[in-house]
Amino acid sequence: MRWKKISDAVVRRLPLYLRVLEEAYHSGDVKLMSSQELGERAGVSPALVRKDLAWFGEFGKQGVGYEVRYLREELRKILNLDREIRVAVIGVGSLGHALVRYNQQRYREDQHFNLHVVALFDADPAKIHTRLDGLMIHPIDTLAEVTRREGLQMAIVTVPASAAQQVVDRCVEAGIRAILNFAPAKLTVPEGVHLANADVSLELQRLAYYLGE
Amino acid sequence: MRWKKISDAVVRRLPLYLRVLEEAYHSGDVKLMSSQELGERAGVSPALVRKDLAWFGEFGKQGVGYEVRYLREELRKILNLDREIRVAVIGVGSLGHALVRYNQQRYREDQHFNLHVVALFDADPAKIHTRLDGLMIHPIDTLAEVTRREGLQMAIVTVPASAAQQVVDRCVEAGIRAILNFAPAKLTVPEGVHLANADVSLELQRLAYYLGE
DNA sequence: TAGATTGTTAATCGATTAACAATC
DNA sequence: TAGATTGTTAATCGATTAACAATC
Repeated sequence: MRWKKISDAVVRRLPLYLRVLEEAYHSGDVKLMSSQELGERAGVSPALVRKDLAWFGEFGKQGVGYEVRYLREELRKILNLDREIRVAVIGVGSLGHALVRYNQQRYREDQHFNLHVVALFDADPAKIHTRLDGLMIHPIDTLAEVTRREGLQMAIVTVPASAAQQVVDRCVEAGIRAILNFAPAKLTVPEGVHLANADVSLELQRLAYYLGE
Repeated sequence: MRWKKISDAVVRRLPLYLRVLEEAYHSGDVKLMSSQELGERAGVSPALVRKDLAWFGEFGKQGVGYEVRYLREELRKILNLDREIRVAVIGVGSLGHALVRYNQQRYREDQHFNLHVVALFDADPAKIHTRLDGLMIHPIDTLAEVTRREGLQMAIVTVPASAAQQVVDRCVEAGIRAILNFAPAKLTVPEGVHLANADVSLELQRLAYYLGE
């Protein structure tokens, strides 16, 4: 690993900064950006922007700010987004399908967007070996093999909650070390594997709290 | 408001506790649960479980633990989930559609699940006034009217990033005070309106960081 | 040079954990 | 009663903010 023990709170903000920089870079008319400006656009205080970036190096110039093009490039390297990352979607119900379509559109339209869904998996025999949006749907027990063949590094899990832990275990076994889980279930992964949860029900229930205010 | 200044970190854990309690309640064979047990199942330390709950009252008995049925009921009240909450989905592309279907299934199968998508909106003239999964798709400029008529309290926004701020402004205008945004954009809402972001790209980019370890 | 802004250290704030008296 | 576990206070930990010397 390149830098030691960067806290999750810091890593979580890096994509926010990158988004602001991508926007400025592609608009073309902003060459330099201060931590003030970057923070404002990302919703983070300027001091925190500087502190976050300082974990990874010295990217700015005193009295000047950060060069948009350079900092964007560096952030892309830090986030491993400077090369294609091949992603599997496991469970192609309506949510899985929607995520595939979203990703394909994004990947097609933005040549710098390097997260690419290239393999689908499902347990339903009726779906297996058919194509969806141009991608073959594989049976889940070929996960390890397809992971190797296709160079998969990430998985998006959109299977029912009851199957989620089992699917995640298979991912881990296959060597996948970053998983985005949409199933409403508390899953466990071994040390070294990273799991993010995108549980829509949980978010809605949380929001419901504020209706009582 | 019922309790003052509960931190977001606390509110975020309440649905986790509720999920554990719902599970225990419906399984039927666990009547009591200690903070130890509840914490284990929710992925939270026992001390924090007790501290979180203590913000809202005294729900346990020393030496005994928490009565599952009672604490579940109280948490449902705290989260306003003891009555139906009527939700709009704005933007019925494939992601919006998937979320509607997911919600309808969940609402149908679990009689205690009270978040209910009851109205759809879209900007596409070809979709407006057609039905999707039994729900009429309304034009977005009828949002205020339909909100009143249908008693909408929450919105799920799945429109393109370029339209998201405008849509959110309309929601606020219509009196909706809790919004779950899926668009990859930084949105702003006035004081008193609660916005949660469910930005899939951001999560994937964040996970990509760990591929470098 | 004078003004601006970084990188970094010290101060503050808030959240989590540890500990324990109260009590079931 | 004896054992267990809560509710709560004090201690710790970590993250954010404030401040400023370095320097472009």
